[in-house]
Amino acid sequence: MSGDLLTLMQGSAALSGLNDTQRGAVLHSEGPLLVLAGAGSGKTRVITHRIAHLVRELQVAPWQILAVTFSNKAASEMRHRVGELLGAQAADLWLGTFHRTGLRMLRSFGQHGGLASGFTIYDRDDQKKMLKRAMAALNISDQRLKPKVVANFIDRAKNQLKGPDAVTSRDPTSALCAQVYSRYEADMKIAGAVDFGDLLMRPVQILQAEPTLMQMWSGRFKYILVDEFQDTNHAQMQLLQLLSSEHRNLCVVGDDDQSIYSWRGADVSNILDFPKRFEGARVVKLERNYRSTAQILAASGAIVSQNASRHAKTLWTDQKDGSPVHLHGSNTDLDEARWVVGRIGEARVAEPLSEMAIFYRTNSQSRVLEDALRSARIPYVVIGGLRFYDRAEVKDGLGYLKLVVNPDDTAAWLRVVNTPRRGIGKKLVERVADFAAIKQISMPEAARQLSVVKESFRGQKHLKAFTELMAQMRADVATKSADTAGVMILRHSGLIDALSQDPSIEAESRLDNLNQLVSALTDYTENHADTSLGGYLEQVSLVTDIDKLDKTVDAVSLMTMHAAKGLEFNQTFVCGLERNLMPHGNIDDEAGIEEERRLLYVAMTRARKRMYLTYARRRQRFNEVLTQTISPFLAAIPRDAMVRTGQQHQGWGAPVRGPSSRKQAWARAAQKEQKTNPPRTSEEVAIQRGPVGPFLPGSRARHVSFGEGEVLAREGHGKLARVTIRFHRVGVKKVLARFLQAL
DNA sequence: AGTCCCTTTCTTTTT
DNA sequence: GAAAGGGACT
Ligand SMILES: Nc1ncnc2c1ncn2[C@@H]1O[C@H](COP(=O)(O)OP(=O)(O)OP(=O)(O)O)[C@@H](O)[C@H]1O
Repeated sequence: MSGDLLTLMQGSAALSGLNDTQRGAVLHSEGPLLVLAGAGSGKTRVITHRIAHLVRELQVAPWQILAVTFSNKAASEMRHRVGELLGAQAADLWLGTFHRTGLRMLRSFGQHGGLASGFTIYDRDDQKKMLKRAMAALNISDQRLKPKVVANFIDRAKNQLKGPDAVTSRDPTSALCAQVYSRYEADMKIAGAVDFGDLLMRPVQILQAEPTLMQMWSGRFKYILVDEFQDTNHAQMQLLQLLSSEHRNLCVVGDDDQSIYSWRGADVSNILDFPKRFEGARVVKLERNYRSTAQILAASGAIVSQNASRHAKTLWTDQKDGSPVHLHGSNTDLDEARWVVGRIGEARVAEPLSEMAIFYRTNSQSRVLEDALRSARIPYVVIGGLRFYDRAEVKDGLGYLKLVVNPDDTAAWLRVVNTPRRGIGKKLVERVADFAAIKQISMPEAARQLSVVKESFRGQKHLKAFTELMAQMRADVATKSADTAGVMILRHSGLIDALSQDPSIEAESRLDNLNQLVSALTDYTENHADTSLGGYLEQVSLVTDIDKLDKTVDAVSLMTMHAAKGLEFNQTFVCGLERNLMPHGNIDDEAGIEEERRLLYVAMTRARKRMYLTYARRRQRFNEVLTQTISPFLAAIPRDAMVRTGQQHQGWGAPVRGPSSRKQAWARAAQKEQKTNPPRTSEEVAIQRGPVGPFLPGSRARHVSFGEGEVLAREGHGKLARVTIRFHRVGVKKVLARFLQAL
């Protein structure tokens, strides 16, 4: 095929599969553009096609285009889609989350803001460690002021572009927070670390302070495109304004009805006031929904219409022949889970499991659902919740890697200095902390200096041994790639030895997780140009769990309603629709209630064909049983769009903000009785406990629900590896290693 | 001084 | 149902 013809075909591909309004947005040439439209109206498609159009037709270099998504998963999906339209050129786009974009900028010019060149990114956990230290140094009790509260305070400040000196402290608590904030920033600098908020605030601050940099970056991107714009915060908005100030080609896309992150600093007025802020902005509204049936649209639209402060919006579909939304009430959360799993069991005959998803308000709700799915032997993936990288032993392992890469990483030092036990307890750590504070140095550096001071003290030998261990590791792996370095470090850390000697069951699975960490390192080294340990750690600190979502694997997806944003499935189950859970019980103002409605709206608009809404009369939480009533939101759903089954208890139509009903652990015993699941087969137990096989092509394996087959291929490692198998009964399928047993 | 074990607390959502 | 914190034990 000639190059011209190929170009022509790909060029028209950028405009095909769009309606006239979408095409108008794609073709829009210069100046700011806002696409404001409801769920499933093809906003994301506009972005993808617009990028293709810019490169193909307007000959814009891919590296002059910045596209921002809300998750890494959304970014890789978009890169894939754009790749289909553009080919290899898609690789040169600046495409990622705001945080990744900010990081890329800081790696390029962070030293202008006084950042160490190899700075480390701290997660919430590291951040809390630093805050506790800072508070201890300031003599602020962590009972009086919870580190979590301070962390939120600092995060909000950074999202508002406010450094420690800029925060206003009206009440005593925020005054204390501000005090801790200052100290924390100093400690972070010494540790050579930044937090998530810094990835947004610092680039803006540096650009504003450095005219030469500003001049470079304000014209660096000819075109900027932003998805899910309704959930951007002030810092992100400011960054966009700086980066688009020369060319003014800023295209943002979003739906104010889907703004669900105000608690994280997102400001819906960014989208609502966009035309005011960017004079001459063109506004495009998409009104046709391509995703869902009329019933799903009617039900979800009815919910969000209840919001008094809502801006009305049209959304229509011609898919009028769908099934009604199915609302089902159960006695207990266990019954609810079993009912959902029952429906999935029926549906899987006609639908792949990967086209089904279960949504819930809080991560803790996943447990009963997981149990029920396991009993029914239905493969599933939980997105979010406890990430692999959040597991204690994995964090320990990573801690060693981090401390090798950044010798001043105080949070990592605190994590691993006495894991495994090496006689460096609280008192010794305090001593190091005091010394570090006096000398204005990091804790690892303080430990190094203390370990060789003349006047000896109790434990100095231990400190010296640890310091030397780390120095040795650093020297050993200096030039090694991430996988080799990782294996060496983990081996010398003593973590593996300690776990091997521990006879408990948990130790075994912890060891397994460390092995998976090694696999992840290998995976990384094989698939990235930058094979350094630092590169790996950077990647880890920014990945989210949503990356686990892989529709080619045959498994049901479980996730929170928040994580569901932007996704779509043929069938969805929205669970736990009860007062105090949806809307959540901690919410006490009308704005909060409206955000909960929007959250439910987001969850309900994910389904293409069928949607189930469920609730339970009793729900276990910690060790008490709550008596629940149906979510007051549901009364808004038109009767003709819905069928109801199961428990029809009172509460229907009750006011949205009512009292909570809770009973202490009255029927704990009875509940226990019910909680005992049907006995598992020995086979299933074997599969859950047994070693995860290597599943090499040609070997044989048995799957929980598909039976035996021959392995054709494998991607990834460990329990989360995706294995393609030709099953005797059901043919070729891609499944998770977690549900497989090697034969 | 360090470790072990028991109690308490957490759960709203996350880049 | 886990992880962190507090108190007793070595
Ligand atoms: N012009 C079109 N013709 C047919 N299908 C379309 C068209 N535009 C989009 N779609 C399909 O409609 C669905 C929703 O599109 P998309 O994800 O772009 O919507 P969205 O507005 O970003 O949704 P949300 O706000 O809910 O995330 C997708 O399955 C997409 O393939």
